[in-house]
Parts: sequence; structure tokens; C-alpha cells
Amino acid sequence: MLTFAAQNKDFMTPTVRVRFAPSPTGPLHMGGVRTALYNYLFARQHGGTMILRIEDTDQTRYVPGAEDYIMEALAWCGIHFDESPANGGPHAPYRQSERKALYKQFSDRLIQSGHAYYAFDTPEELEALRKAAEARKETFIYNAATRKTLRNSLNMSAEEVGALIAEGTPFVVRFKIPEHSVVEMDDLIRGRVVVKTETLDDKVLFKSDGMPTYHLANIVDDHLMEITHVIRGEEWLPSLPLHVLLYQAFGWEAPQFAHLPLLLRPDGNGKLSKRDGDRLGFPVFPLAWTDPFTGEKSSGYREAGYYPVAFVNMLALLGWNAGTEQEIFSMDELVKAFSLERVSKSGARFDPAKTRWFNQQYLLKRSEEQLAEELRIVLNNKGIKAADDKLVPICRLMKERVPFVHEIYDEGRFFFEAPQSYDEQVVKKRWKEESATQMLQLAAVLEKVAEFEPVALDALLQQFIADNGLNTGAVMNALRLLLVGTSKGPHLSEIMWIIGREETLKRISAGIAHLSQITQN
RNA sequence: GCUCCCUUCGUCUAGGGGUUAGGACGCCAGGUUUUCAUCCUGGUAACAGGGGUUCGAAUCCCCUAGGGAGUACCA
Repeated sequence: MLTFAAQNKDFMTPTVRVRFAPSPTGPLHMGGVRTALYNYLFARQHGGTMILRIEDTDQTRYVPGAEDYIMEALAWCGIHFDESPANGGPHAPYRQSERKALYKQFSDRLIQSGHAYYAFDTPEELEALRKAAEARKETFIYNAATRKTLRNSLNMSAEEVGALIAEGTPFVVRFKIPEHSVVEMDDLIRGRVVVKTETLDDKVLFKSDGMPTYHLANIVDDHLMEITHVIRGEEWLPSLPLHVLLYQAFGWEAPQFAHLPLLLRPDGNGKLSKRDGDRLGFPVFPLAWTDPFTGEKSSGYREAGYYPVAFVNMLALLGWNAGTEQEIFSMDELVKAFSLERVSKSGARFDPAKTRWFNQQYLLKRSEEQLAEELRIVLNNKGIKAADDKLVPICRLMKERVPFVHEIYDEGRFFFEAPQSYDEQVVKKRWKEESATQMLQLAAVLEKVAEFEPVALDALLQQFIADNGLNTGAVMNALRLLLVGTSKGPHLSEIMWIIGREETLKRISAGIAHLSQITQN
């Protein structure tokens, strides 16, 4: 039995465990959503576990509501966690602030093993050193080259150190980067990365406020939580050597790493930021957010009318592709098709136009009944009353013309109200001298037709045009102008049927009155 | 400045020594339509530059340039 187990690959391969570890300092950026998504896809594909860990070790950056926002946003996207602050799990708590007591013992362990040391340099002293180095066009690095000249336990007797700490002198714990060596790392996306330790600095692991820094907490928790794969943004790549060294210092096996390419702004240079969204008119956050301190509002994809599946689909394709020509993927399909090997290395520019296209693809796939239900909500929010039985046909006629449900209303206002104005260009082109007379004649016929529904109306229109020897385009466009106010929109007989006989006749006479006034002047 | 990462149409990308360098978005044109949109057809448009290696480089190597990230007692 033991032999079998040892030879069986499934037994040898630990279950995949990944985590998404945001800092609750504000709304979750769409880049963060993509990181969470890739983690989720990877976990699900391998039958593994997806963990949410809140990295709130910086007490000064706490933002009320941010953690709830993160969970709500990811739930909206269909990204669910097996272990999280909300669900609990075998490694609870999942909030680093609640794990505070844990980190000190690990920090102490590194001090005892000689991998870390106490440092008493004040922030001001360090700042001065950095400035001075900068003035010489050099970079100050707290490492083997400088640590011997600084105020730390490496240069003090045990008694001195003990006394300082006993006095309550603020201190930090720094990692002692090994001298003259090379760190070799294998990234699942980037391959081998090699760095000389001379370029690394003795990062602070434990802050003077008694909290660990990201670096320590992240390694300790990833180890304790048995994380097998760390999938995170490329901005972490520069600290990968430190993290690898930390695992070595603890004598722990490091997880595998995958650093994802960044999301770049649609124009110009740099990574996607909130400002770009404001400037170019698209959301950068999944959900709308109001900053609790400044009251500043940010728009969200949900509120903008995007389907979460469309948003997720778009995000999935920004930096990854299946290697086929398929572009529309359900979450299940993404789970099956995803692979870290096919994640690209270079940053991906976000494209708002293609994002709209994705939404349109999903809108097109929805049934008219579903769309009618969604439209009803939009109309309710706007306080617009509409006959329930007309919502389905309206959606049938409009679904191929808009990428968003709310645009069914925006682009189809004529279903709900008479034109407020008449498009000047169209009036000029379509409203002829004889139009008023023709429309009056047509109105008379419409008044009498038995069945006021599309098939009968089409027949009637054709008959009317034939009987009077008129031009189809001229009649239809003039009529459309009266009913819609412009030259756009679905089939006219459908519009007439939906708004009804009474409204149709009302719009014809009102339109004629208005237009003859205008054209006379 | 220093360290690391990256570089195919405007954008997302396929391609991994021999391809008419493919697809999608966008844009343009034509067709369909009473209009607009959808849809269909077609078009526009790319291997950053320079050196190697090779019979042959978009593909491998080097340099340059450009872009990005990091450089905190933030994550």
C-alpha cells in the first residue's frame, strides 16, 4: 500500500493551494480582479483550493469598507473562495492583523539563526543616507556594504542590544542578505531569473509598531497555509529574490511562482490607473466605490451595465489566450482551457472598445425574456412606466443594436415617448413638400385598419404606397421621422404595433404640425 | 541613477528555424435592409534597429533603442 502510494503521482503531488492576497486599502482594481481570476482558474482546474487572505499589516492604510468591497466584487465576478475571512478554514484566521502574534516568533527565529538582526536606525537617519547617496548619483543599499557602519545589533554587544530594547528604543528587524552569492529563481511564466545578492537590500521584516511587513507575513502565511503556487502581479518580481532567500533561511520549501504581466493604460505610457478611467470614460473598478474619507466616487463595471461574465471573459483574455481562435469563454470553459504556460510575458494594454464588444456578445446570447426582465429594472430605476407585455418585443427588436441593456432604452426612447425634437439633417433630407399630405392620407388609412399589428401593417403600407404610386423610401422615411424623430430604429410596423394605434396617429399629427411650422419659416 | 522584466498590425494576440506572418477588436469599402444597427464579403495594417549563428531567421545568441516595474518601518 505504501509502495503504491509512493508511486502514484496523485499521492506525490500535493493538492494545489493558491491564494489571492489583497490589501484592503481601497476598491479592488481590475488588474487585481484578473490576478484573483487567474488564481481561481488555476485552482479549479487542478481541483485545488482557493484562499482569500487579507493583508492588512499596515494599520495606517486601513480603509473602512474595502474588505467588503473586495469580497462583493469577486463574488459578482463569480470568483469564490474555499477559505477566507468570511468562510473560515483550517488555517484561520485569514486576516493578517488577526495573526499578529504569530509573526514575532518567526522573526525571532531568524534572529536566533543569524538570518536577521535588530536595527535601531531612525527613519530620518536612513532618509539622510539615501539623500546623500543620491547626491553622489549612487543608491543607498542597506546590505553587506553598509550595515557595518549602521546602528544595528550586528555592531553591538548582546548587552547593548538588550539595554536598548529594554529602554523601549524603537527597532525593526532586518533580513541579513547573504554576501557574494547569487539567487536563482524559476518563474512559471518568465523562466529562470538570476540575481546577485549585492543588489538586494536588508529589507525590514518586522516594523517598530510590532507588525510584520508584507515580506515576512507573506512568506510565513504562505508556508503555514501550505500554498503551492504564488500567482501575483509582476510588480512583485523585484522582491522575489528576497522571498526565495527567506524560504531558504527558514528551511522551508518555496512554492512555485508565477508573475503576471501588468495591465497598461489604453493610451500613452504606464500602468492602468483610476485617472485613465476618469479621463477616457471607462471604469477601472468592478463595482462603484465612494471613498469614505474624501467622498470621491469611482464608477464600476457592474453599475455601467456590464455582465460579470463579459467582464471576466475580457479580463481572462488580457494576457492569456487558449492558443485557439476561441474568444468567448464561460467560466467553466476558462477553467478547462486556462494554463499559466500560455500567459504572456509582456504587459497588456486595456481596450475599452473591445470590452464593450465582449458585453455585446453576451447580450446577444441572452433570451428576449431575460433581457425584458433586465430592461424592466432599468426602466424602474428611471421611473419610466411601460406596458409589461411590450418589453419582450422591444428587446427582440433592440438586442442586436446595443451592447448594453440600458441602451435599449437610450436607443429606443421612441418606444416610451413621442419625439421631443426632429433630427434636422433627416428633416432636410426626408421631409418634402408633399410629405404632409401623404402622411395625412396614410393616417386616415391607419385609423381604419382592423388589425393593428406588424403583418397587417406591412401589407397596408405596401398597399398604400402602390395605390398612390409613391416611392417606398420616401413614405417610410417620412413616417419614421414622425414616429421616431430621426432615421434610425427597427422595422416601422413593429414600432407602430408596440406604441399602438392611438399613439401612432398622435405622433403623425403632432409631427406634421411641428414640421410644417418649421419648414414654412 | 541602480536592479529586474518585456518588445509581432493602432489594440489584444497566434506563431518556437523554411508560413502568401493567421485570428479578434477598431477603422474603411461593398452587399443585405424602407432607415439605423445586426449580419455577410472584402480591405487597411505588424515581426523596434543593428550585428551574429544557419543553406535559411519573426522564431536562437549578443548589442543598442524603447517600454514597464521595483528601488519605504506600503502592499
